[in-house]
Amino acid sequence: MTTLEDVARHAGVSLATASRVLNGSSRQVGAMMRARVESSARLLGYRVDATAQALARGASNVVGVVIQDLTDPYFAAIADGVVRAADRHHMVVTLGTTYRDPEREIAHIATLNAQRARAVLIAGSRVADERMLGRLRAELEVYRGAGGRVALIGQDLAGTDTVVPLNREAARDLAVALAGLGHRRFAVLAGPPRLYTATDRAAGFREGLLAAGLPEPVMVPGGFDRDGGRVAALELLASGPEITCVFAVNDVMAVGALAALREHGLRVPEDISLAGFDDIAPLRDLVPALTTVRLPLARMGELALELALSEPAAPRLVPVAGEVVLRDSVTALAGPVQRNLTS
Amino acid sequence: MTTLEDVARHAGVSLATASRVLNGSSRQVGAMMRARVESSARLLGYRVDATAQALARGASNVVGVVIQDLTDPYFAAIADGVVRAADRHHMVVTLGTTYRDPEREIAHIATLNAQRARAVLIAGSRVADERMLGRLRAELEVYRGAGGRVALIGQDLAGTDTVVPLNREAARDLAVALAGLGHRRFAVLAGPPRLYTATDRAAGFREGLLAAGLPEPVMVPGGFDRDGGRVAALELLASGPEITCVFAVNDVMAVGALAALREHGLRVPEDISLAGFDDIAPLRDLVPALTTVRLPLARMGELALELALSEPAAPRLVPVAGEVVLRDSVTALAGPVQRNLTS
DNA sequence: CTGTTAGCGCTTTCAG
DNA sequence: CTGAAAGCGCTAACAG
Repeated sequence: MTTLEDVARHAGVSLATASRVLNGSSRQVGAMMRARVESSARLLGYRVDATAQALARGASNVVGVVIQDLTDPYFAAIADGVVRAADRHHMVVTLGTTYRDPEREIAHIATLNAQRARAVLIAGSRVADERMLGRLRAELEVYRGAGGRVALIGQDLAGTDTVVPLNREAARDLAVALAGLGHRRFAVLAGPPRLYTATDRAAGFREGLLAAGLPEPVMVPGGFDRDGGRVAALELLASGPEITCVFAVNDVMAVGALAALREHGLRVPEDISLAGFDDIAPLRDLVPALTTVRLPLARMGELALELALSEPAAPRLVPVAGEVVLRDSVTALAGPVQRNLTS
Repeated sequence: MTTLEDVARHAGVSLATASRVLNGSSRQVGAMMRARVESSARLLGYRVDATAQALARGASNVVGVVIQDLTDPYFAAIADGVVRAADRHHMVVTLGTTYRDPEREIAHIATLNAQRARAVLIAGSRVADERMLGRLRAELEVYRGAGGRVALIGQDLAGTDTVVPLNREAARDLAVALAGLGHRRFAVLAGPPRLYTATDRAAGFREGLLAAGLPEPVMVPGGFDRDGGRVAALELLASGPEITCVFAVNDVMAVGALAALREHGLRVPEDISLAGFDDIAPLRDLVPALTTVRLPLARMGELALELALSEPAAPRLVPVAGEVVLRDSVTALAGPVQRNLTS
């Protein structure tokens, strides 16, 4: 391995000069020396040692992102946004995956602290568990004490910069839009009762219905993934209420629900309408195309990095709106309910 | 920031002892001292500095993975496999994304070299461009010279450990299977002519057909993504050959083709059969379910890490078989061709 | 079993 | 504009 010292010696200059020309210092260096150093470096195949640099500078150019699951397109899109933003800032991204285990989340923060990561970005909604939350906060505090910056994507954790998707508001918009199409009896595949993302969406949807003067929807809790959606839909079908439209609190659950409906010989949207949330990209070619709420996932990742990298200030909350996207999986119902039409 | 020295002083022991108890040395330390050090560390909120550790040890616990696109489920699945394997080895993953730009691929390797990454894993098929290949090889050589380990996922690059998906063989199997269902006239949406993954699959498929005694398929080159598949399919439809089955060299292209076929009022599989390659997870709920070739993507990522971390040996090639998965997007054709049935 | 002491490769005052 | 030298936090001989 060629070191800076090798380069300096080869170029006949001091270590300091070599450092100044090779690794972005603001100090000026004479053209001649500069040229000599550069050619020596090239010749010897010199590569900085970022670990030594980090040690000397007391700060790395690493940003850590911790997400729940890389194979979930929702998180992949967020991570992609982070990666793009990090590239622009010439920063290196290290990726941690929790698989929804809070224990692992904490462990990753500790690791990133050890790595002296300049910032850590945490995506994925928190679960209502005070004990874990306390430990998470503590670990974050240690990291902050060491000069680390933190930004969250999802639920607010008090005292932390956060990119907040407006789940509740967007779900309400969706409900109003669906009501406007003439639907009156809804079911909500509501996901886990302690997962904020899920409960916010379900609650917002309910609010929207009530605001439109419609009755309470049938709420079916369940898992937050494809299979959770399928199982919840099967449960719903078994209980047999008269429903014209099903809202699943995320797209992958909606896909599971779609499968369940089909198993029961129901056509979407002819026999029943279906909506999701997130507008996951690989699902855009689903037939029927899924009515959903679009969240600017990649943008949210970028925002989080910008937040973390900007001057520390009073904890900021950056709200991100979702956009209702009506597609073929929902059909308009005839009838006088048209008066509920919004927009 | 609390340092090891702080801990040592607080515990009243030497730096070396503190190091030995806190950071996995094989050396033994007395129970008393150990306890003292541990409690001091906890009390002071000590966190190792991995950058200092890396510098002192001359080796980090970072593994770099460079993929083409995180939002492509193919790469996300591979990266997920790497992450899981890295977790098991207590290694940290840093992720780089090339967006199919060879220039960025090289830059990432340089960065990972600077990071003193213990290993770098590169996924994504190479393009036939000798100039770029030369530069890539050179950068890899510098990295190896510094003690770095490299493993590839995809095309062999000579002299490097590689996990090799058997694209050609699997595509051949697929062709034979489809021939066995009675199809005789095929089109291949072949992807980019210089992308090895694409050409291998197209060539293998053709071989399979010829082996089954069938005529040459219609070959339509194009992009490797969803839209490439759509455009190629439209082209195919415009040229109007009599075809009963279309093979797209990857699943996302198949999805694009499906859209194109539908635009032309063709039903799949009633009017025309369709097959893809990769068995991308988020597409499993497509209707009709896509006939495809399953590749153990996550496993391939794990394998690559194991390869890179194991004792350096003569460059190893680990072949990975693909498995033909017949689903609803392909229908059997009546007729005497049943004699071609394999399996 | 424990402590001393060189570094690891680079940055950064501080002098010149 | 250039150089000398003191660390950054930790590890790993080498002694005891």
